[in-house]
Amino acid sequence: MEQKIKQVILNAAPTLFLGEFNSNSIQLKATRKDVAGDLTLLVFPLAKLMQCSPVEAGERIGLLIESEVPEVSEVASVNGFLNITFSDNYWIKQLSLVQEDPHFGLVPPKSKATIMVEYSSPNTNKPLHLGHLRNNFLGFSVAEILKASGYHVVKTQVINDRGIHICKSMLAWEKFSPLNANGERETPSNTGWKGDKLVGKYYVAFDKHFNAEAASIIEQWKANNFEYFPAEIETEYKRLSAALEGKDEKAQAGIHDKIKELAKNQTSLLREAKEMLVKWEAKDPQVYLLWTTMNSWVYAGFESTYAQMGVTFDQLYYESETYLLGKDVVMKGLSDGIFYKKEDDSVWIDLSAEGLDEKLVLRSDGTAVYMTQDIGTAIDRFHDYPELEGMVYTVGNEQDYHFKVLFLILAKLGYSWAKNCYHLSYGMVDLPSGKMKSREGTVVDADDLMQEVIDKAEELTSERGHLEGMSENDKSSLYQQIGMGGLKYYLMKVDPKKRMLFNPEESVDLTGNTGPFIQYAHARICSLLAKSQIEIGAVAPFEMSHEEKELIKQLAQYPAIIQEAASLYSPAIIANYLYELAKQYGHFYQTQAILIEVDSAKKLGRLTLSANVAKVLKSGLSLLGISAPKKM
RNA sequence: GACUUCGUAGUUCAACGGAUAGAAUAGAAGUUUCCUAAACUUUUGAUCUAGGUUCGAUUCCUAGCGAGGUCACCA
Repeated sequence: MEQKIKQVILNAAPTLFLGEFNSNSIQLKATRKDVAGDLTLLVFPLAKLMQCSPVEAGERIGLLIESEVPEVSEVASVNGFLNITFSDNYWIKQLSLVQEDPHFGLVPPKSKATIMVEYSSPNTNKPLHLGHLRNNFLGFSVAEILKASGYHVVKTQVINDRGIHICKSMLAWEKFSPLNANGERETPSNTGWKGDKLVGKYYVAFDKHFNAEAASIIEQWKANNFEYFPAEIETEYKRLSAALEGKDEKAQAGIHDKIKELAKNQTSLLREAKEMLVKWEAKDPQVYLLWTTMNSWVYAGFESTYAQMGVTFDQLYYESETYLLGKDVVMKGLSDGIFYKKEDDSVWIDLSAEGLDEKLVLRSDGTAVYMTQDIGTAIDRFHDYPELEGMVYTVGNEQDYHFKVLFLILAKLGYSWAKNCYHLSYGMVDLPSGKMKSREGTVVDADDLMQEVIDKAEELTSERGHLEGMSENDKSSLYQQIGMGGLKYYLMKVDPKKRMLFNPEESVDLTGNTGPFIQYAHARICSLLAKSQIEIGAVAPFEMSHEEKELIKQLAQYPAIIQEAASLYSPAIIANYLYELAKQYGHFYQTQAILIEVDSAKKLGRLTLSANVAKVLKSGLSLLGISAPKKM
């Protein structure tokens, strides 16, 4: 319809406008709720070209539209805005479009065009936390939205399963795990611990012992005992201590950090961890066995967390398999002159022309860095999936710079798909007490949090829910749907790019702008339809109230909302739309009689409308990974 | 310090450069002989500061103030 109106204006452009006319100056948008009308034309840009007042220009264009577009029933020119109203018939037609399409709003894939969405990508040493929840929910939802907007999607994650940090937890487990009666070290099966939590515990244990060792080394140095250390360490320590003199507190703290760093490098623990990494890279059988065993514990733990989150992956990439990738590409880029070598044989790229710095892509010893790997992995993926057009990386905004550089390098290497790579950069999740810091123990564990919201949902639902006739299984599944629905909605209603505050109390709220509010609207309609005992077929015309027309308008926007959410990679757009729709339905429900309406045409019309609102609510919630129970 | 993101009711979030800046929550008041009151209705309350561009600025530009992030041969 917007197209049609645009066309009418375009056709009349030569007689209407003087001077240069640009079709971009025809701006149409939905009319404000508090003003009569359905669609609004912004007249200001056109009035100039017509050399008359905005009101007069609006009137002239209004007359034109009214006579050319039969669906238009009324036009009104109000200070620079031309408000266009469509006929009731037009809206009935819109409703039947919604009704006739069981997958209304979803676009089937037009081609084989595929997009890969990467999310989660955890560190196998650390159990998942609140930040991962935002990451997973966003990534999963964006994948669903892209699917709905007409793409094939491959969901993936990179599992960060190698490196010095992994060796730390392995070493700590070997060194510090107590032995049980059978002489075994702790395992998930003999302790009952979740695998990722057990490994995480030893990672923390490593840090504790490591810091203690470093502290004792510093004590020795302070006591002037350098017996066990090389001479250059002694010199360096003395140089740093001397530098403390006369500095302010901040500078002193910096120097103390440096001293600590120096001491850490002298610890036996770090040395052993480094030795382990070397053995791992040499595929030492013992280290490899330990590595695969502990990793399998972590994966089992993660799997149950993902199941609770309701997210899935189509393809996994393990860093242990991809970390060697990218080197060849860099070598080739070096000979093509894209990269350059410094005297120490390290390889760099100079991005100063693009306003960035120089960036290392290969160490002086020829080993790969993070960037090298990412280059390799990206290229590898395009080999794995020939239909791949683009990629979405769901990674926190602290890595903005990294991805800027990565995409730039890929473009310089001549990969045309580099421009279709998008960093879905999301803001950090803060707590009312401030930032989450693992060191201070303020991390909110994902498993604990999910359990908490589900427990809360149970508590509240058993108070006010409609649970009669439900089995215990159904009930617990309902609590889960409501709890997780609330949590997901809470984390996704905010613009992904923005940093957000996580308030534990609000996250389990069921009233207001929340997931359960939307689920409630849906459940209410399901119950209404079940009671009506009426099969809903083709849409017949009925006399519409203002509320009903508003609802149809809202429904008709759904396809455009999906496209907008897909192009902005923003589940928040879906979330806000659904809330708006549910709220409007609530108003409609409260003001209009439905089952008790005596006029049967109106009754059927309202039921049809309700059914389609439920359909869209359910569809939209599923794009957010939230389920829509029929009863609650 | 350099680069970068952000600053909207008490609080948490909205608003392609468009009309009187919307919601939620908290506060005040009301609605249940009728379809799920997890609802609905009414009400109080905000664009960090100073300039600029524009018919029109929360939105764009400049400066300042304030908060975060990044600046490793870590990942």
